[in-house]
Amino acid sequence: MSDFFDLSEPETVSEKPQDFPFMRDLNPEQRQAVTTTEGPVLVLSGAGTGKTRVLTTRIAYLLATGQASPWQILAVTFTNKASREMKDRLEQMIGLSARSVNLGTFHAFGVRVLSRYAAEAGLKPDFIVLNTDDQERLLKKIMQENGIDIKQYSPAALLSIIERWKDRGLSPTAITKAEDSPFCDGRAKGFYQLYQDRLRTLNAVDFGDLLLLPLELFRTHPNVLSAYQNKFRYILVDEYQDTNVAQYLLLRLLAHKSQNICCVGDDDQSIYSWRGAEVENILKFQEVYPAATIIRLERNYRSTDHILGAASGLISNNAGRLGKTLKVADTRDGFGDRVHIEGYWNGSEEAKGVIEKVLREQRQGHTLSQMAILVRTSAQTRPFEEQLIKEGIPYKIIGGFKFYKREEIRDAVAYLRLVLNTGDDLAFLRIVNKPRRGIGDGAISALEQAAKEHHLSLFDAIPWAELRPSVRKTLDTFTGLITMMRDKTNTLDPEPLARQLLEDSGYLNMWRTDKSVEAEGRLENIKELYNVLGEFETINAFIEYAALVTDADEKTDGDQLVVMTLHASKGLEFDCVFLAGWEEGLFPHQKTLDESGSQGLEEERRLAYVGLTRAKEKAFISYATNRKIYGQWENALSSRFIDELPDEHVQNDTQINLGGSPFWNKNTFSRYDKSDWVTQESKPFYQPAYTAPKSKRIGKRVYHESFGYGTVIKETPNGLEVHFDDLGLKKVQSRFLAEV
DNA sequence: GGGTTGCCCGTTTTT
DNA sequence: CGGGCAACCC
Repeated sequence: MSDFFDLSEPETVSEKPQDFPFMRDLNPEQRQAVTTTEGPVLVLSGAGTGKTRVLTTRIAYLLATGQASPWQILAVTFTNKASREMKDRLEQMIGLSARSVNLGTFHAFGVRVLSRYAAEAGLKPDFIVLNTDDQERLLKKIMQENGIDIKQYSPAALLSIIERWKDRGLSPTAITKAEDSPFCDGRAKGFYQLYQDRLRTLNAVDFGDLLLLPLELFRTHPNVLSAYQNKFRYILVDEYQDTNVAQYLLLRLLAHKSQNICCVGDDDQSIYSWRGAEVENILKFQEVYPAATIIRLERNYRSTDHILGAASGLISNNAGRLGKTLKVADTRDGFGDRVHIEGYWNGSEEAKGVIEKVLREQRQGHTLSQMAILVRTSAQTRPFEEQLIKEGIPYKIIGGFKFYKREEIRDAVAYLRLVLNTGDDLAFLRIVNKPRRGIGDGAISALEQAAKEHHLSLFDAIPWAELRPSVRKTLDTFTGLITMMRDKTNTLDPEPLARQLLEDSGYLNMWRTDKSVEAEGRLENIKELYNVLGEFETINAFIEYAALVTDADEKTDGDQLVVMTLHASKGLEFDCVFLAGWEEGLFPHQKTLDESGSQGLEEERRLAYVGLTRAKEKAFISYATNRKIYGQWENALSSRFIDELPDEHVQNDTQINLGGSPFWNKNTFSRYDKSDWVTQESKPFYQPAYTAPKSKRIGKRVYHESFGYGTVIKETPNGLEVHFDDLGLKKVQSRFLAEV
């Protein structure tokens, strides 16, 4: 593709970096960030200042100048999406050799290290990665075995304590008194140890282990560390403000020899402290790497003057920033709309109003995929989804109900996991009695006993266990099927294998005969899973993927409007952004304020900043004074963040009297002292008449891949009821239908 | 061992 | 309000 790889003499190019073809479009600061290849570099990169471009160009530059071969470069990101994007962009620039660059998420890197040095890390190479569900289940069991009342102390709480320890690179033995937690009368540390022991017995790791175990491996095996130090001559880190202590330590070890580490980040976009991220990492970079070059990228290429002004004004309310001033690259002063603000009576009015605006923008030429609705909590997506269904607008909810967290998907994955590895006790327990095979607690404890005695997994312990003849018989059939499928893994592709496995095990029939409303949707989801499986060559590859994907990684297809959380929106950009639910208590979220006080407030404010800076042309902020929470009407004041936006960059579009003074530029009646709040009766003081817009879908002809042609009869929040020509009435999710 | 009932709690954000 | 789950019954 490009010929600069063929240059065998590095110095021919490195002497004249300006000639490097991708450098032309960069501004001087970006150029400096690309060409300062030696020594530690911190790039403070504000929103929309082209950091991905800098990272990819820097990699291309390192390769083009012959300073490194692709495999000598390590580039880490936080999300699969970010790494995919970087990989794509890099491939566009330099062609296929992009694939040899070690580019991926921190966690994927951890998986690779642990697979390569499994024995040294105390694992077998086919270890499994646990999901949150498995983790909580394990902890619950440990707690109950130790006589803890899990109503009093929740496994989820213990899990988060353990995760925070792991985030800080602490193994159970490393926890000092100062680090200890009072949870469960101080027994948390002991449970952590038990939990780790269980994981090792199961040959399993959790997310935290993917960082913690490599860290320990590097510390205890200097030869391994040194191999990696020699291998990775250049390290690049995206979203450095989101790194936790474990990641910081890993990077420090890896970069120790070469010192060629380039971290890109923005302290104003640090929104993951609750997950263990330490903004400190970015703040103390220079302390840790005294030779560091610090480069600031402040020219924003994304947003209009008004949007940037509003965002900058907002974030200036935070103390302790590294202080960047974003400047618009587009110097047309005052170009574009001010940030729009509109208040509504309640959540569904808000959804209706926002979607009206979406449609207006669409008529003015913006495609749905160039717009996004951003919310603070995933529960807020509901009213929007209902409205979108009513209006017949194609949409995609990211982070709503999570595909890989659904029961049927987890079951199907557990079946595959067991076929792949009969030692996977968690998978075994999940599906051994699904569908019902008459395997109950009695049989399970017999298996557990035999497993303990013979040091086998539950599955492999079946022949040794004392079982009733009927149970023995069903289990023999079950093991027969799993073993047979295992033998087929080499000859059969994942998709047909899964089809046969789920069919022959009776799993599909379980849902087919289930008469609940969701059953059909579940079967649809399994079909969707087949589609995903079709893209993998081995089950192993799929399982690894399924363990590490998140909903933020989901792709949209076609022209869809996305609805997602503010957290999930980081790194993305849209022409028009709709920021909903800007109310005290919801945003900033009360829980954050209660738990983390002013620190928490600042993080919420950064989240607002992230949201605003996603917008290229227009931003619409909205709030609802009444909202139904847990089936109860609650009222709220507009968010203090609205007040913090500079007057000259906002415009209030509120059309109704929300009970404050009728004339207000912003929300002049908002108050923050909770003691001041007027407690109202738990219902809205005004509820507008409900007028459903006539659906655009009813009566439409549609096509479904398996059911054929049909006509839409009815719409429900869960999907559509369609009368199929051949099969009659069925409930299906709209995403499986095509309009004809 | 399987099914039903009734209670409790949740909604912060995710690799 | 609704899902998950423990306790209770067949």
